[in-house]
Amino acid sequence: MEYNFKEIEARWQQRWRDEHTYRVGVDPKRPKYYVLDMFPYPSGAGLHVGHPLGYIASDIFARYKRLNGFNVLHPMGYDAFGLPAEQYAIQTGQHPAVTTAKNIARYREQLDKIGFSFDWEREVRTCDPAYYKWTQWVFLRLFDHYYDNTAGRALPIAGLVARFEQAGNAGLDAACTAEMHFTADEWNGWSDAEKERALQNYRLAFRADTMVNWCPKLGTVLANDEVRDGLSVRGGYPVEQKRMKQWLLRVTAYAQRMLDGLDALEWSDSLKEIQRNWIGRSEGAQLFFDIAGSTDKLEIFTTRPDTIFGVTFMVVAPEHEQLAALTTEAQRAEVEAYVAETRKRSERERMAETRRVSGVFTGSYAVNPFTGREIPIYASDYVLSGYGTGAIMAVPAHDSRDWAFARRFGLEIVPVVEGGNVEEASYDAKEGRMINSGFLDGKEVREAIPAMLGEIERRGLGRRRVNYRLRDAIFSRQRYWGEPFPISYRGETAHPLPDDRLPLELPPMADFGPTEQGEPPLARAAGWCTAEGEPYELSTMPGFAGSSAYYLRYMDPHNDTTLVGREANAYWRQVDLYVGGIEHATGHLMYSRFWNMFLYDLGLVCEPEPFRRLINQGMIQGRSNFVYRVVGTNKFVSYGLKDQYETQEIHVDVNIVRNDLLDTEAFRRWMPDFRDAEFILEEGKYVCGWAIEKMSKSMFNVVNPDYIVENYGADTLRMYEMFLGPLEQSKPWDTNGIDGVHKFLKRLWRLFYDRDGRLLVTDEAPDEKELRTLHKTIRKVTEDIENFSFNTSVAAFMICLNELGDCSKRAVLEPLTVLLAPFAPHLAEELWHALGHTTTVCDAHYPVCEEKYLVLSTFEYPVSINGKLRFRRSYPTDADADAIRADVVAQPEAQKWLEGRTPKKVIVVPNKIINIVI
RNA sequence: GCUCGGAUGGUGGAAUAGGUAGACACGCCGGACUUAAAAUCCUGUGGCCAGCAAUGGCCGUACGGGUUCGAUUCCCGUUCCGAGCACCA
Repeated sequence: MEYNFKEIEARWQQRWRDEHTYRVGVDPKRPKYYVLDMFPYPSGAGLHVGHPLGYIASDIFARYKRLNGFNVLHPMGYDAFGLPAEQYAIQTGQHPAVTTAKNIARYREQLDKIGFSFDWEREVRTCDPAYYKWTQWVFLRLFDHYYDNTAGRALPIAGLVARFEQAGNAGLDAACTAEMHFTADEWNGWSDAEKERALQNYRLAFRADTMVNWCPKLGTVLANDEVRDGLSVRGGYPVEQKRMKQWLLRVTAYAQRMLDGLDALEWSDSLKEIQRNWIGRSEGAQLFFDIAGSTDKLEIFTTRPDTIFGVTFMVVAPEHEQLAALTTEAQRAEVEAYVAETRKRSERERMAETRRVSGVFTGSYAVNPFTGREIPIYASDYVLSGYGTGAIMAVPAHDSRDWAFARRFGLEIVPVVEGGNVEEASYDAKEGRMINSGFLDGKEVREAIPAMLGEIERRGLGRRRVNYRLRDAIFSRQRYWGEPFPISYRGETAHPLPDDRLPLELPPMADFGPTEQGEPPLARAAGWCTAEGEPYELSTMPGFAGSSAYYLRYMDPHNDTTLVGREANAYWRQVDLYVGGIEHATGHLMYSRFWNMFLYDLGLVCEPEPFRRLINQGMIQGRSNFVYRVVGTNKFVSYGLKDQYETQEIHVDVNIVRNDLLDTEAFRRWMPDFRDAEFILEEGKYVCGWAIEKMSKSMFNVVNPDYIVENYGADTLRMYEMFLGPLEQSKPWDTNGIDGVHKFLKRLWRLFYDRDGRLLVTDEAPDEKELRTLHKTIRKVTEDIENFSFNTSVAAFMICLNELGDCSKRAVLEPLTVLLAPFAPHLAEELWHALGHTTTVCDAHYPVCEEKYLVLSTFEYPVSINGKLRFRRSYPTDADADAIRADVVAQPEAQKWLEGRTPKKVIVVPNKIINIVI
């Protein structure tokens, strides 16, 4: 009887479903372990062979943990709201709810075939009102809180209102959009609308008029992580800067905590580094420069206060608030022309022309507080309005951008740090001795910085300050397919919906494009207002809203009184292992940490960080195959002979190629054009060329997991995906090697059954060699699972079978079956029952590696003498090193070689090598 | 430009508290079974040289140096590839 994977896999998948094998619940008697995959976005294309890579790895780990006695939470769901679904819907004319449901069904069908141990009863969908009720609920909490820097946590807005009524905002240190100063009297005299405007300055979810990334083609604004190189990540459309009133989340309030929190996480260093860069903390000084002939001051931020003596001009961003005031009448026309020109240029153009130096003199002068000299103030687009204060002090001698600007406009360059030659280039390094710098002269840069900071504060010119590159997250999208905001308006003033009105459901609409006036789609929805007639917010929430707290909802998915119940949260706490792509480093993984920290501040969750350990699986690329058509004919020449002809390279469907050999009949059937194709073969075969490319339909290199499951089975797919290479490395899919793991499973099967289906398993006692092999394998596989080195654990299984030969002894096969269960669950389940068990292999006990079988009675030491002579002898492993040394030297072969000389040293490395040196 | 990874046979990849480089698998060569094919099994497989052969010698982990009895592993420099950040003051 052959290994019939089709029948076995279908049967066990059915049993697991019927018996709820993977259902989990809170069980205080057992330790918990939470294994989570980044839930998929169900796109119309379905899964290709790359998608399940991470799911397989996490499933192996989840099953491994379960075998070791853990109560494992391993859920799955769908990130179903968002732009692509809506774009797809617009293209195909179908409602996104319809296409999304269809795509989910298809995903589920594909996932089910691979044999995952998900508890599907905990499935969540972000577009389900019962789910997004809690997304809206968290938004309302954000709206209702501010971040108090003194307390170091989020606090209720109500407390802030009470404080304002008593004392205004004096002495308040809170995260805010802009500095404000008002007294209790002022506050108490304000109208509700005015009060609300002030509160918006502090709320963690707030509305503000800011520069945003506007994508005209998508008709919506985008967050910074959704834009790359001036183009939208989704679709690749141009993005421009535009001032608009938008909802934002005050992520920046948590910048320092998000930075500090990274240290304790078991994430890869590269991922932590990406987040650190994204947060972009820099320490420096906030400084005020006097403006000549004015009482106004110009505020700047610098990380190089040591170089102030070298400041020879100032630069403000074209969007800077004070620019108009700084501009003199004589310069006004020129400045306005420059600002207008800058505004026309897109972000992308500005980036493409980084080398182009442009700017304009404002006509005003600032005063260098240390040299007392008047220095010109320029406007230039190399200064960004969004970072720091949008104005800089320019030190051309020690900053390459300032240097280029000074050269272009003929400004003075004064070196203040020794090193380099300012005639040729700026000297940017933060080391060297200070010169031309008054009281700093002779100090090293690292001493000069704190000395100058002290002096600045003493003289009241400014103070120490930390700046972050991180921006507040723009939270509204002018789109239909997202969570509606639980917000209505009285005039301009936003009002939160009471909790008992949640969820505010997305109205069903037939036409969900933007209106002709450019308003969001919800403007078309009839009756999109409260019972009192207050209009609802027209924007919807972005894709990351629904994914920011989904891991909490899985803990308690059916709770309709709270996001996550206290008991469930106290038990499951946080995700112990999170597996997903690194592309979410600055998006989802930042937002989730922010939401979780906020919910932690409110006492709603018990862990400050959502994901304790995180593994980034690599991307699976495509491996394309090519055929070579002789130009102008319908003849195709094999790869080895193509240079003899003038050929045209054509992508061919990888599914009709095996081991780079083309199935010529299938090729003729593949496309009508090739029906009469002729082939020029080498040795009777048609060899295809190949290349590594992105997996995509247009390259005909998409391999569907269903196809692999159909032909080799899910267990082979699972093991082969792991065998392909290190999990975290990107690598191309290549079906060529799959026979190797398939053969392994078939060989294992044949240890259990003979040709006629008779069980071969005996109760004979295993010999020492077999036990050694078994225990070596247990140890290796276990170590490798713990280290996420699944490719070598699959290899360990193969080595095990090679060493066992045709051993069909129960005492060996039974533990091996359990060991294999995480990798090949269907086959393991089948074999487990063949051995007479009636309960699922998932509840078996993980085999224990008994070290006594690993300690060999003798051990072979390779011996080298000065790297020349080599021979082998056996020694007891526990013999002490001196005895081994003496023994080695006493050997006739060594003696002959030594010729009476005394060895300088004899090196013994336990279990490894002996080396005699003369 | 800055930061971080990486480079090992025909291919994917093993092996780093420095210790027999190339595990395991694919592919390929040869063989068994078969009318044949598939499937399965056995054998060989880094390169060069010598030998009928068992076997032996030399070279070999991108390149050039260094430390060491010994380096794929550690250090310095170079080249190439990948990723992240980028007028961030």
